[in-house]
Amino acid sequence: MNVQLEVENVSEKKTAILVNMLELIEEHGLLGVPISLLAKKAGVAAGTIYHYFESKDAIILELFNNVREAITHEIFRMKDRSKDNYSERFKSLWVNLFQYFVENPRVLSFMEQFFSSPFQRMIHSKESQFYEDNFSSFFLLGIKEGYIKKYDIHIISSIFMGGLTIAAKKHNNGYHTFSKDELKDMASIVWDGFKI
Amino acid sequence: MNVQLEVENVSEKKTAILVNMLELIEEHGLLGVPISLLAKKAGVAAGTIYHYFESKDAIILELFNNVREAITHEIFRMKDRSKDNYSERFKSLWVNLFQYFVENPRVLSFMEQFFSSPFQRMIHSKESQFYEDNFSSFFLLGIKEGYIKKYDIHIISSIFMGGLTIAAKKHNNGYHTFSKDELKDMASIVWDGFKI
DNA sequence: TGCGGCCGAATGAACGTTCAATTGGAAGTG
DNA sequence: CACTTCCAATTGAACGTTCATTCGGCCGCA
Repeated sequence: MNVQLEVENVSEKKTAILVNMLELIEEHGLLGVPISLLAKKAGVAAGTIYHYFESKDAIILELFNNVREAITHEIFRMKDRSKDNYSERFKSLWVNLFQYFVENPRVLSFMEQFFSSPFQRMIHSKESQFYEDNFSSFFLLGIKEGYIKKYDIHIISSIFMGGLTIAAKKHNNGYHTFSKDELKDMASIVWDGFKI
Repeated sequence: MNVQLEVENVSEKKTAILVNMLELIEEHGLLGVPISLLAKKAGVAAGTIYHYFESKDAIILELFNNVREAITHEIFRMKDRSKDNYSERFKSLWVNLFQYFVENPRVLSFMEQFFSSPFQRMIHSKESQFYEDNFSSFFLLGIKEGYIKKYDIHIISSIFMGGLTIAAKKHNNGYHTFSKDELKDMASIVWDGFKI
């Protein structure tokens, strides 16, 4: 249930700072977490935070990089199930990513806030499109092998991710609980829009 | 190009506060706008802001309500073009709303930040789904008259709005400039996913 | 003269960040 | 092994700044 942010050779305190920052951002907003509160929740002194990070902004930026890697890792894990045909892989990728965001609501909340905030301008445009970087090869394969229509990768990824994130947010906020069947339906709708 | 936030019988100063808040939020983030800066940019004294609003939060909440109404108004305007058939109306609704967000980037930025932030919890769930409130009757009509498949309104609106907002954000941030043809393509993809 | 709109200096709390002091363990020395 | 040296890790009080909010008073119109 918890996001795996730990990296080898990284101190426990640093990890605690990042993990608790992720939690507090969901509760207080990306720009609404005081260092004093983070220090208390992470069980460290304020000074310790500045031993590991240059500034508050640096915490958020590093958190972004870690979360991005965690999602990348998750997606690679999913891709292993390559026995199915393309259509099934497309749809199960959609459903699995939805479920990942439901199991890790703080990750979704953080990413959504990050990409809507001024921080979004602080990363290279290539990095900011990490969603695509991880999916593009899969979509490009689908185009090359004639399974999906030939659209710009931005078009495909926008539609793929858009419905996914909005639905997952609704689910996490309790506005609508999506059933397994509804998820399959949504994945099929997206698929039907692209398939040849 | 500017959002129409003005309401009858509302003082010019109050309008100036709201309009400049909208601009500053795009630049500094939803929680990153100091009252002192807002006062300077709006050309009023800090005390004046507290003459019109109970607190900083109240400004953001009222801004949300105003922007919501502005979008509602815009959508009603679009709906007038009811001479076309359902398929064309569906697609032009999508394209027009995209263009509205491109012409009013601050509105999109504000709404995205608002719905990702803790403020989202401060409004009734019914209100927070204002997107649907405005679209639902159109989608329900499509279902009733047999143009689109019978899905829950949350499913339809998530997919409809999701690709729209992500693409518009990319467009506004300069990551990808969507051409008129590409917009038509995207609207068709969404339509193809729903049509019977 | 009264009053609502408006001002901006004042207030005190909260903030991000710094730093001198302390700890504890690893490495070096005999 | 005992003892010393050293330095990274850690602390939390202190600092200067910035923040949201208040309030006493001024202005212009009725």
